[in-house]
Amino acid sequence: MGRNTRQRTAIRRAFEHAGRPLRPRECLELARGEVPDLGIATVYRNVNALVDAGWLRVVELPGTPDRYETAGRNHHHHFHCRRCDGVYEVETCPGGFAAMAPTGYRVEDHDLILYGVCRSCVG
Amino acid sequence: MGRNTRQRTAIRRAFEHAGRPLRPRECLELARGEVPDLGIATVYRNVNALVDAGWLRVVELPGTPDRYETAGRNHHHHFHCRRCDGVYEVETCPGGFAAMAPTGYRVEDHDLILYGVCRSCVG
DNA sequence: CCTTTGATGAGAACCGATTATCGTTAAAGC
DNA sequence: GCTTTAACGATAATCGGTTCTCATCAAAGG
Repeated sequence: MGRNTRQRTAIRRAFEHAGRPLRPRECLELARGEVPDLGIATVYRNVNALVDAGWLRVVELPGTPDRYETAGRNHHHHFHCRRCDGVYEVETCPGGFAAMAPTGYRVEDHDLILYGVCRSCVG
Repeated sequence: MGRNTRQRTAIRRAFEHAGRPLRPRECLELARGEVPDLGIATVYRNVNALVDAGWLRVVELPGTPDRYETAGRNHHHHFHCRRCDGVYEVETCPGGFAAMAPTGYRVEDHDLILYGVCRSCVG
């Protein structure tokens, strides 16, 4: 998928190092540690390219713009911190949601989001 | 909360009759059955007023603009149809989500969204 | 029925997020 | 190194959703 620029490397590293879903703006700030004059347009361009390439996955949460996380991991959910607005991975999933829908509905998938205060904000 | 206009009545009836969360545009189309030249600005004005008055509740779902549903009902979740984009209420909730978060995280609330095909789309 | 004034409708303005433009920069192959 | 051209950075443009503006309309009380 094209050239290996310093920028793309820094963007990839930002996601790998963060270990949680990032918004383009968050990714920009993290990646600027490596490439100080990185532009937001480049982040959008690369994030889209990395999604197309299957390296990133879109994380949609209620009431906020899209976040992105590295792809290829197991089924999981997310915790959304009300204090810092950060999103973290939650590895467990109770499952068994298909039975919840009214009869006649075909359940194909589900999303589960926990809200509260993350460890660093609880302090 | 102000005057009882034909418009506000039609908007309220749209939510009551629909029995599911509506987007402003959906509400507009339904309420136009009663007030044909209803304007979208009036829908937004009244929806906001009804939310402030506690008569409507905001329903935020991933990847789509806000929907609204009549307030004061029990804890429940939603089913999002991939075919018609409609959202329906799901009355059951397994509960016990607080234990899912990593240690140190304080869970205060949760959202659960089922995705698939609704009864009318399954046909 | 008349008056007052809050509500409405149409469309302009706004908003934050994302995408497109375009001159410049720097990977990558020779 | 030199050349080619994909990628970059800055910023303008766009986008869908929502709010604002203002002249007009119609609730509600007298």
